[in-house]
Amino acid sequence: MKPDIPTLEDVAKEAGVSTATVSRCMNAPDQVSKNTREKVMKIIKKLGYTPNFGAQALAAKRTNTFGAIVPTMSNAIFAAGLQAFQEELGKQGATLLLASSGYDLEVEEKQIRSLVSRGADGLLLIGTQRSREIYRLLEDRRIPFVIAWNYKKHPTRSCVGFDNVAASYNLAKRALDLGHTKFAIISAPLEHNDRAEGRVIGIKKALEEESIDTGNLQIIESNYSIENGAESFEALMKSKSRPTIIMCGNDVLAAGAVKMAHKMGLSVPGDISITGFDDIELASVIEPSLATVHVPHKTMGRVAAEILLKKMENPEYHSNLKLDTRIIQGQSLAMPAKVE
Amino acid sequence: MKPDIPTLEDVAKEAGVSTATVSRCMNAPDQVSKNTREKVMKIIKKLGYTPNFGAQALAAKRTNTFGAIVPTMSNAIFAAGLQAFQEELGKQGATLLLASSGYDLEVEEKQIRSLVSRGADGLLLIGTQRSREIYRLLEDRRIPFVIAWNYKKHPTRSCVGFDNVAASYNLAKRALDLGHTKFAIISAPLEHNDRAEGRVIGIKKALEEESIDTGNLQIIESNYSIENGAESFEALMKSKSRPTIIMCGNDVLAAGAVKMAHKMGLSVPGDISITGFDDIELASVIEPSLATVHVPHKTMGRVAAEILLKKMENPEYHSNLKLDTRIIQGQSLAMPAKVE
DNA sequence: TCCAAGAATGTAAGCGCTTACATAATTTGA
DNA sequence: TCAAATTATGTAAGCGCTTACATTCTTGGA
Repeated sequence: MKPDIPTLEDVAKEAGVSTATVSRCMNAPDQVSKNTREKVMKIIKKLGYTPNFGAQALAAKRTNTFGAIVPTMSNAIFAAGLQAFQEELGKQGATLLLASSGYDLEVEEKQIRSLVSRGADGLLLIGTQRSREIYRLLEDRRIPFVIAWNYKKHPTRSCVGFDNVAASYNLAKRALDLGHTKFAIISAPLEHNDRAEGRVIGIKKALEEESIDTGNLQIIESNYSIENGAESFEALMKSKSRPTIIMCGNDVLAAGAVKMAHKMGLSVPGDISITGFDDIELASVIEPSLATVHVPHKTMGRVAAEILLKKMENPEYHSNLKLDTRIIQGQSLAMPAKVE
Repeated sequence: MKPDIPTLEDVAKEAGVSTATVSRCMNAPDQVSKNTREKVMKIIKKLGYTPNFGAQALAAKRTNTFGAIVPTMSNAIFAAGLQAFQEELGKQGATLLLASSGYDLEVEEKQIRSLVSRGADGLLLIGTQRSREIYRLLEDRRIPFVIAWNYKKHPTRSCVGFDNVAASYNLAKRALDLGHTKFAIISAPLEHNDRAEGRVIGIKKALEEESIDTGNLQIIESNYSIENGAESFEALMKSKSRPTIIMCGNDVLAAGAVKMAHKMGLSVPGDISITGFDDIELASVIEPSLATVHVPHKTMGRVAAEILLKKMENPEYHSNLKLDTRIIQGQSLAMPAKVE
């Protein structure tokens, strides 16, 4: 005795019509007379019929499904944007398939292939760093995709993001204006992560403009967690040349840094200034409030969906959209203590 | 000029073999001679061939794909468990399809149907509350599913979770032992959420055992966000009969409460005790550290995957697993101030 | 050297659906 | 009232893959 899943044919037989009619009832109801439609619908409900997606995709060559691959789901960074992305797609009756790559390029590649072979009609990707072949795959198959969370002008590819370098540069500039000269950085792992990289570059650029040597600028790369942020902070503060400001690549690391500062009995910003990046909700519960960079997560998600839908209609369409960020002037960033 | 996606047949033709051989190269490599296998694999790479998932699912009647539907992705509650779930599945080469329902039962139902028709081999669901038809659908089709984040003994269905009522009861008991009598609750919306409901029930049970009237116990239902937690806290503290302790249904609401307490110039736990639930990372950055209930997220995710995989092999298999929670004795919970 | 057993490959029948096209039923206008 | 136009339904050819079964090619032992 097998599961015995009802098929189109079962419905057709039971309703005394052809499979074509049943199919039309579901996909083009107005091509069917009200009478038969109601009859068929009743049978569908009675039998608990659900179309077989594989067969449907195979026959119709489209799936009304979009895919998104984010580096991680373990934190709030992508969540808000993704939510907006999904909502926008939902309005069009489309479904979202979500996968996370754990910041691993190979995993991401596998998942892109998986989503593609699953028939995703379009893809949302984070950042620009991936192999040439993957781009070729996507472009050869005319699969619309949009890159988010980073901005990079490109003649054919679409993206919606912000300038990580500039945002970070501005925040560093602010710190310099306050009089800081001894910087340190706690960054997310830089490899294969153009966002993290950009943020570090922005800081360096600002420092170099002020002729501050970045040769021995301390940069700790640290995986995404409060605990790691705390450890990195401790390491930096125990080094011989203590910085007066530690700029973190994201709010989570900054939260860890602040936490450890308290634990070490250091005052923020009295003894040490700390900055974050992303402006996730977490930033708002930290004491003192975190100086960070606000990123338009929701807008990014929504616009990404819009671009994708436009590309569906017109494959030629593309758009490079740079969104604005703004500095959140939290209390964790202030003038350095006087050095006597 | 169409996308011109290579098919099995294209590969077969180019390699001078039959489609069956190519198919075997991918699914049962040891049935093919090394020679042909290598030849075929080269062509596959050259053509950039990717199997068509729909066709594959249609022909093979399995997808090696599992689905999970969580109420929300906007926070860390489900993230850690989901990550573990995915990792465990990944070991078996399976893929995870993720959807979020926004705590809406109808949306969840739609998504279950969507995942089912997409051919999910198994499903991870959160909580027990859903329509009878959905359970029937799943059971009629012999689709293995496992319910997580709540424990409920059941003769045929599988679950892995913890006892929300008992955990909450224990935490309330602790508060009672400290001398609290004036309680208030900030809960997640109770409708269609057996976890939230259980947590409230647990508190009530503890109170009733101490003959504290729960008839006019103040309960504010509040959507999941720090901001909402803060607002609810403010409302409670402005009411005529101030509680000495506010127990929150989750850590995020508790974080909002603590934040607002600071803003209102109230000392925690001096003026008011606050408790959370879930023990997400956020809880660790709050000052004072949050008294909360630790939930074994990762174990839950991992075990859920194990159960599902076992059910795949043996449809009769099922398991009701209750995991332990433990109280995190944070500083946000202490004796109430003396009433003079 | 020859033949049976085993390994490698090919053949072809679906899987459940959509849709172009053909046919049947109904409506319309004069 | 009847042919033409319109609407509703049926027929059947795939979509790209897997796999049972049939066929062909290798082996190795007698």
